[in-house]
Amino acid sequence: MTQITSTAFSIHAQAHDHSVCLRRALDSAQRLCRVRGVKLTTTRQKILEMIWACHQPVGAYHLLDKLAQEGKKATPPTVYRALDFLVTQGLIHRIESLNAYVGCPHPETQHMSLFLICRVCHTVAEIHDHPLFQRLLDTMTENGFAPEQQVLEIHGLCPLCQTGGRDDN
Amino acid sequence: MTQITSTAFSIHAQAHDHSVCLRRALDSAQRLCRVRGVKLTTTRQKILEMIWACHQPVGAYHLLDKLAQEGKKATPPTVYRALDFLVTQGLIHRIESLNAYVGCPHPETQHMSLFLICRVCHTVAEIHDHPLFQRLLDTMTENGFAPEQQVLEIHGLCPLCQTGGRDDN
DNA sequence: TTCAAAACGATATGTTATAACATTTACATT
DNA sequence: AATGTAAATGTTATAACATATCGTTTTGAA
Repeated sequence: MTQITSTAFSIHAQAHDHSVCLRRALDSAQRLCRVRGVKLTTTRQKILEMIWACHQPVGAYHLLDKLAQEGKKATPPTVYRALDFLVTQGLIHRIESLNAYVGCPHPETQHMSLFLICRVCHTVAEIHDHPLFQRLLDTMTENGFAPEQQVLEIHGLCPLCQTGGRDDN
Repeated sequence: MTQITSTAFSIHAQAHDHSVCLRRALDSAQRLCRVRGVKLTTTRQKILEMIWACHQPVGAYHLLDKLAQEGKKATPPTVYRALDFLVTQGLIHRIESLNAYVGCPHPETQHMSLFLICRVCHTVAEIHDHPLFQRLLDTMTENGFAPEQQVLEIHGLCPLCQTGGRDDN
């Protein structure tokens, strides 16, 4: 019923080669942009890479710093424009309650998402629970509300961090 | 099943004397603070009043400006401290996706809330749909996640603004 | 009355985001 | 190759949101 994605806790619990995630995300992005006739420029791809490499929600200014470290000078608008592009194309999600961004593990199709965000290790699980979403939509309909954007973010402790299995960063 | 609060659209649709809401909110706040042994100081009450008077999500700097207009000079920490107090006491809610605050219509008890936020008129409806919330909690349990804070905010069009019954501010 | 905690004030700074406008690039057309 | 033009990027400045720090005042209990 509840479909969780490749960023879900169960996967994180296992050792996994994150470079595989990164490569797959880049491949998807390149393919999708080609198909859609939009350009995955150097800056955009670089920022997408950095977001996937972090494997945690990343803020715009953190990305700016990392670009600077690599000798690529950039200014806030550059980063924000790239982020806007990536969000629009569904390649990343913005976490409103953190002012930060995470990679989307399945950018092929638009979708509603529920994010479970660990306060300790900052892992984000992206959940797709369609019955839950349907119930949400029903509630909105009952209230005559026409939804356009959903912000569904739960902060708490992931399974590992509950058991003391992982320290704060 | 779905309980909506006094800020809900159905109420807004009717003409209603908002000064009544304000007075009731202030009475509640004074009573609750007395009972709890915490102090609703002048600044805190003033800010609570301004939030209720706006009847929309209000940002911290908007409150600062309004204080200045009334000749009451204040600095950001003053406002943020008051906001923290009011949030802690459950007298207001913070809307994460707007960096703004709204009055809570039933501050007596803690509760999970779903906010429906109109893009056009900025009205916020606070929804308490317990079956929906239970479903959410179940989903988190299934994923072994221990929730601590919920951010459930839907942006869209309220009934009035869908029908062209109201212009953008 | 005195003490300690809570609240407040003031300055500075940190953090996130966008406005406004100039320039460059990619690429199709002539 | 020259030109048009739309998309992307660069540049500067600033808006908007939030907190750290530290000193002072208020308040209420011992």
